[in-house]
Amino acid sequence: MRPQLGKDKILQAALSLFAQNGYHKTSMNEIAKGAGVSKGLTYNYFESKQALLLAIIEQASKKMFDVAEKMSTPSDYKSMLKIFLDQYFLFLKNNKKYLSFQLSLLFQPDLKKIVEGPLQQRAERLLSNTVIMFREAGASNPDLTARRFMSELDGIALHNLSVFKDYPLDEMHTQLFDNYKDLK
Amino acid sequence: MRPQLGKDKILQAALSLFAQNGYHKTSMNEIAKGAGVSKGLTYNYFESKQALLLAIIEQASKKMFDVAEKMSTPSDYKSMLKIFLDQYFLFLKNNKKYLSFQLSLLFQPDLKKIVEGPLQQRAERLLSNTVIMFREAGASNPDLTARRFMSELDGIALHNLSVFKDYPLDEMHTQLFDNYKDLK
DNA sequence: TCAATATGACTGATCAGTCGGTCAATTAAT
DNA sequence: ATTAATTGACCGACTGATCAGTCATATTGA
Repeated sequence: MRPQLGKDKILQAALSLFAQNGYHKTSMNEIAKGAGVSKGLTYNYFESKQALLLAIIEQASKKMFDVAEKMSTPSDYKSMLKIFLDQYFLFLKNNKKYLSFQLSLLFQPDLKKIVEGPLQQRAERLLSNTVIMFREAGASNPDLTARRFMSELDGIALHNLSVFKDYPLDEMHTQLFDNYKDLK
Repeated sequence: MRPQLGKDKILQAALSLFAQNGYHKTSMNEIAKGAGVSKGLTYNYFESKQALLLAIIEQASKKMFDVAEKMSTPSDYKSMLKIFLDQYFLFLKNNKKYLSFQLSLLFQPDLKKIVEGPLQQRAERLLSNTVIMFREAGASNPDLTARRFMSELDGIALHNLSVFKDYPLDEMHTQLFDNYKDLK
């Protein structure tokens, strides 16, 4: 059987265009053109535009799970914290467009329905990993500490991605580490 | 001159529909119908759909500035903090749909261009108010403290609005106050 | 009568999704 | 080994629906 050369190209092109111009502003024709294939082929692999979106999210979620696994390599608290923060801020810097796209999905009612399943799963998993980290560090209330930690991280991501100019990302990174390295 | 009964109804209907179904999924026909008015009248008051969106954002920004002013009533730090947090969490509870809508605008490239001006202004203002609060409280680095404080708040808002189920909003509220009432 | 408010049928563009089909490569039958 | 049958990757013109925006016209109040 001939290899499915097109399918992957379509996924890549769609992700790139969705992230750049938004879901609603990207037509299936553009995606096909971007992938160097016909529209028909696109519909041969994906039932609908929404199905294509879901496929993208599931693919990206898998990649992020892999990154999250790196964190859970058992070691002492301070190292885990450092690894986690380094990974998080690195990802933040390298994936601004994709992260914006993902956030846009969560706040558009029609798209939220499609993607909330996989995204929820990913978020809960990340949170529970963080709880474990703080529990091993001997936090008095690891659950709450994890919630606040993740809130602050995601808040930083939000500010960095949205309205604030010249966001001091590196400064926030070092500050966070200093703040959390010795648990109160 | 007859009063512009229609204009306000159009703004209200548009805000409500945008927040409920998203900008792209809301047609000008729906808005007109929702306002009990013809489509032609809508275009009599607003040049385009984008202009209507901008008008909504500017209107809403004014309302939020008023809320922000309440915070800056001069008093002791602990009272200011309490008032600010109470206002913030109250707003969070009462305006979930609108906040989601506003966030969706910031992350859709085509819409971001339209709304980022007013929203940026509002965000910077809120941040600088917070800096003042922490400076008066004698924080060693009020600028950074304010940044982290706002990050955590907006991160909580993000988590509450997006993927997490059964978010413990009230618990976070009291925790934050306890944490910040005596500055480290 | 002048000007503002208001109408809704209409237009042109765009877009998601369809469908009849081509062709190269594999498989099976002779 | 040659050919016939079958598969599925791939194409792009087309359709039906939707939608932003227009305009000729009507209504109403000052």
